[in-house]
Order: sequence, then structure tokens, then C-alpha cells
Amino acid sequence: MNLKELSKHLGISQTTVSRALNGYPEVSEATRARVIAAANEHGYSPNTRAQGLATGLSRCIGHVISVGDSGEMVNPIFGDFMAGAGETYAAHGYDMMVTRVGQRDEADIYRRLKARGAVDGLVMHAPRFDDSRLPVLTELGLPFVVHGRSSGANTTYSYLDVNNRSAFHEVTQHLTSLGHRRIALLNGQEQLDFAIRRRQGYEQAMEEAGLQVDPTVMTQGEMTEDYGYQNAMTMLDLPEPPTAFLVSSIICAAGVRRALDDRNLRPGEDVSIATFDDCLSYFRNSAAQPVFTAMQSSVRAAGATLAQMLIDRINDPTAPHTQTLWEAEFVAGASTGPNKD
Amino acid sequence: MNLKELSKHLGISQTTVSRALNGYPEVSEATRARVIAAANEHGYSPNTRAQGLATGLSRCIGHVISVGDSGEMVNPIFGDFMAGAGETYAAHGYDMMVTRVGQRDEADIYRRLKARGAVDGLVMHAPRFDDSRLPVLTELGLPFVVHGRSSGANTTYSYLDVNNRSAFHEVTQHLTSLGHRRIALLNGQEQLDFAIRRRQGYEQAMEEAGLQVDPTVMTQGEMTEDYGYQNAMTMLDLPEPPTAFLVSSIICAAGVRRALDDRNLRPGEDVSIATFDDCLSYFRNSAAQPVFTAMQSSVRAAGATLAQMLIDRINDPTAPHTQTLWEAEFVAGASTGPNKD
DNA sequence: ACAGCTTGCCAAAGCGCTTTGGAATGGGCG
DNA sequence: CGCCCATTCCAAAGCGCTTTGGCAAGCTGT
Repeated sequence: MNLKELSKHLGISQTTVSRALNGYPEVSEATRARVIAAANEHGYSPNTRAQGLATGLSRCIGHVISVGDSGEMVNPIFGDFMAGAGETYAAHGYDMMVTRVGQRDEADIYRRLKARGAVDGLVMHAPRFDDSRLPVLTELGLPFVVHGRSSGANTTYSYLDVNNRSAFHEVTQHLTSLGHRRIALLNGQEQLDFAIRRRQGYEQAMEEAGLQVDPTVMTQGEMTEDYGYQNAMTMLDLPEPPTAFLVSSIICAAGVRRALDDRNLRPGEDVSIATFDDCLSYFRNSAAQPVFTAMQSSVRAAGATLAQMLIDRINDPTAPHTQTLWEAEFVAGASTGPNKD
Repeated sequence: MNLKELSKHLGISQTTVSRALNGYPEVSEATRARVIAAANEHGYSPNTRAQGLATGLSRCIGHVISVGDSGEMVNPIFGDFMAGAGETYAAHGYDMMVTRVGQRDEADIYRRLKARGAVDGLVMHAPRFDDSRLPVLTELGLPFVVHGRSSGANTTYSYLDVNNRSAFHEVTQHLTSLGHRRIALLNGQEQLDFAIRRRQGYEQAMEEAGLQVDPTVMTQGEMTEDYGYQNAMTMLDLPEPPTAFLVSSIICAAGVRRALDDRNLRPGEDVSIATFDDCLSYFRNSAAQPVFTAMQSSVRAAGATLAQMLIDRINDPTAPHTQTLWEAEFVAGASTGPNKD
């Protein structure tokens, strides 16, 4: 059933049917009611592509996720982020398009999405230091928002980020205040902006506590469970093993926990673990008694908020940029305790 | 830059430019080369919506994920599945559209996607027992493939499923052969088809070993880490605690492991854990020495294969249905050992 | 030299919608 | 009664592409 058929069926012009459905005032309420009833009855929904062609809008938002062709990690926060964003999109009648891309040609994908008119705007994920995608996007003139920030970029843009620096500063302080002096940092890949800031927060708090940072207990990498395990195992074998681990992801923290178990060390007693926690729905840490001491910030909420920011931006592309910084929330869990060395 | 402008720029008709770019033979190779060069130079990509309108195809695949509006779980396999599917789509020039929906109106979303002409086909996730979406989709006439199966459905359809029954049968046998007689089953939600089949495999193997299944050590629910932990803790407190746990997801198995640690029980020594493993990229279990004894099947590979199946189906909707069953692979890990009771 | 191909190109229609620029109807008012 | 303004509707253009049906030029073979 298309517009023509529906209008013929109703004995009304296509114009009027279109207007009735789109809420234009030039249609009497009686006619509108008739039209809407008929549309429902026949299950009519305007053809997306035709509508898009006519309006020049796609009512679709792009998300570009970069995953290597080989076995590289898919960011575990992806699902929860999408769930949050999808909620907002659905409420505003937007569709969500996901494009997978191997690192290299990400800017090119943006260009093509724009040229094809496939999306009205897009969300940029996982910004790196001085990210080259930023100037590309700005120049393209396609509305976009960033999940995170890019240090060193000299363009302004809209973003929502967690204050990673203060989060890691705060949680490091918590560890030092418990008497820990040798604190390992298992960080994400440090070409990613969030990891850089987390490291800075950690380093600053260490310095403030009069402690030296030691590269031998600092690593970066893809935050898998195994990454946490392997690095923790290695560090526990050091002549001077860390008494506390600060970890960038709860998945990774689970790996560290496993390493402690293997060594018969009790988390929170013999060795402490603190972590960043994205509040993943399948790995909750917020029960009555949190497992991990953590800095928490819901990635699902971030998705929902960023989606709204983007829609606002699409509706008014000339509005000043929105730059939001969320403070992560400290929760004390069972995984940290006083240093006993 | 659009077709009209590009053709004007080249001094060639739109027809010829279009044909040159789409690989039709009615164009001399010299002209084609010129056209392609110019298109690249000007960054021309045909407008998706116009192209779709003209061809009647959207070159877009729909994925509908159901997540409750409240805090319900996002399936942790989602990201890896998408990564696999996205790879295939990208290779065939398809876009991927994701729609979030609260359980209720999922069939309605399908109808609307079809009416709007938004997608050329779709992937159905998480089939339930006698799933009501199946007849809806079949009646709609929109090509689709199913990730999993639906017992009790009397329509035929294309699917790719893991042989969950045999997988759980095999792994249960492994546990009984190690002397375990009291084996807990931490299953997924049993309105989901895969969970039903897993249970059947478990029950059959138990029976074959001459063992009674005991509902007090069998649970179902959303497979979060905490679900694994809580249920394991409860069961370990039973007068007759299980000596082995069979778990439906590796995330969940991590929770069980944590429970053992809390009770000072060593996995694989005091209590065994076996699990299903979707080979999630951020939770690998396939290092030199697997942590968990598991039945493995890559969900990423499933995504890639299902995407290909769907594309084939779109290209030839009258072809007979493809029904593929993958056998999960048994891997012996450190988490199982002989029963010592 | 001419019919009959093939080759390489084009003009125009059409996909299903929105939107512009009227046109018809009817009611209020001088 | 006639004029004007709302109200309510419509015909047709246009969005950017693909595709149908055709035309002109260059071959081939007799």
C-alpha cells in the first residue's frame, strides 16, 4: 500500500493524505481522523526512501565501529551504548545505521556516508589523541557528536565524556590513602584519549602522594579478561609485586581477580583491585555489596544522552556546541583494603 | 555532487554515467574509466535513497534487538555478532540497520520495516519456543534468517543454530565421566529456545548416566555475572551442594568462579565448572591453556555466516531454505576435574 | 554497395513521497 | 447582495537515481 493507492481508496488527493499524516494544519480534523484510520487499517507507512528523497533527510543516525578484520576485540560496551542510544532514536523516529570498518579507512567511510546521504548525523566512537577524524567530520559539515574527547584537537565539537582524569585521580587517592605505594595500572590502549587521561589522573595522584610511578607495573592494551589475567600474573611474579591494581575495565578486573585466585591471594585482603565500571548490564557491580571498588559511569546513559545531543544538533546545526563532562561515581567495594606490607 | 552535475561536468548523459558506474556492458571501457576517475575525483557516491527508490531495494539489512526499557540485560554477544555480520555486509555493499525495541511490539516493528521499505531483509535474534514472530515474518514476505531455531514452530525458515542439545549432552557426559553425580545447571531464560535445548541435552545425559535431575540445582535467568555468582552461592549452601556447575555463558561462569573463590574452593579441584563459550573477543578462553572447560562456538562466525545466508536469500528468495547446524567444539580447560566426594 | 549487426550513447519515464502555488468552497460582514 | 478571507483541498513539480526504448555510427559479409 502506497500513498497513491491510499489516497485513491479514500477519494482524496495525495497531498491531503500526506498532510493529514504529517500533522499539517491545512487539513480538517475530520479528514485527518479518516486518513489516520485508513492508514492504520491498511498498515500504511510512508516509504522511507521516497520520503527521504523528497525531504532531503534520511532520519537515520550513523555509528561507525572499527573492528579489525582479524580477531581484534569488539568493544564490550558497544551493546549497552546502543541500547541507550536506540531508546532515544526510537522516541524521535530515527533509525540507527551501524557500519563496521577496519581502522584504516574510517574517515573515508564518513565521507561516503555523507555523499550517499545515508545519514543525517553520526556518533564518533573511541576518539584517539589528536584524532584525525575530527577535522574531516567538521569539514564535511555532517552533524556529529563524540563519545569521549580528543586531546590536542584544535577544532570545537560536541561531546559527552566522563572525567577520566578526575576519576582515576580519585580512585588512586583512595588506594594511596589505604597505604598502597606500589599500585599497578592496567590501562586501555594509550592511543585512545580516555586512556591517556586516566593515566594522567593516576600519575598525578601518585605524585601528590609522593610516590614514583614505575613503568614495570604499568601496561596498556586491549581490555580483555585475559589481558588482565596475564599482566597481573606477570606483575605478581616481580621481585616487588604491586599491592594494588588499578584497572580500566571491569572485564579486565575480572581477569586480575582470577590471577589473584590462582596465586591464592584474596582480593581486598592480600591485594587490592580498583576498576573503572561502565555499568554493563551483564556485568553488574552495584548489588547491595559491590564486588569491585570502582569509579562508575553508565555507558547506557551516555548513549541515550549523546543520541539526544545529536538530534538537537541536527535540528539546529548552528547552535553552540554542547560539551558535557560527567563525573564518575566512587563506590567502595570488597576488592580494596589497607596495605598490609 | 550528484549524477546530474557529474554528467554535465563530463559532457555525457546521466544514463551513461550511471551505467558506467554500475558496471553495465553498454559502455566503452574508455568512457567507463573516465567516469570512474571523475567520480573518485569529486567524491561522488550515488544517493542511497534515490538509488533505492529507483531500484526498489534498500541494500540494507535490519537487526531488531529487544531490550527492556528498564535495566534489562543487553545480550553480551551482540557486539561480536554484529562485527561478524558487518564484515559480510560491507563486502557486499549492504548497510546494517539496528532497531531497538521493548519485547512487546517486535512483530509490529517487522511490519513497519517492511511497509516503509526500510530493509531488504532481516535477522531475527533470540528465538523463543514456538515463536510468534516466525509466522508474522513468513507472511510478510520479507526475506529473513534466524540466529537459532524455534521448537514447535511449524513454518520452515532459514536458520543457523548451534547444536545446543548435543553440546550440553557432550559436556554433561564429560562431567559424569569424571564422577560427578550432582551437577548444577545454570541455564539461560527457558522461554528462549536455545536454553530449552541445552536443558534437554543435560537431562538426557544425566538420565543416561543413571542420575536424577534435581530442580533445586537448576535455575534459569538472564545470564549476568551476578546471576552466576548468586546462584552458585545459594547452591553451595545446600545440604548437598553440587560438585559441578554447568553454565550457559562464560560471563556467568565467571560469576560461578567468583563464588567458588569466596568459598575457598578451587575450580577444577574442589568443584568443577563447565560452560558454553561464544568465543567473545573480550573474554577469550582459548589461550594455550583454556580457563574453562567449554563447548565453543564463535558467535562472530555465526554473524558472518548468517549475513551471507540472508544475502543469498535476498538474491534468490525462492531458493529452498538453508538450515545449518553447527556442532560446538569441546575444549578441556582447567576448570574441571574428577569428583572427589 | 547495402542489409543487418553490434557498439556506444541518449532522452525521458518512473520510483513514492513532499511541497509549492493555486483553486474552490463557504461564512462573515459592510 | 457582493466582496474578502479562511478553510480545505488539489495538480503538478521535483528530489536523484535506474532503466526502457531508441537512435546513430561503425562493422561485417555478400
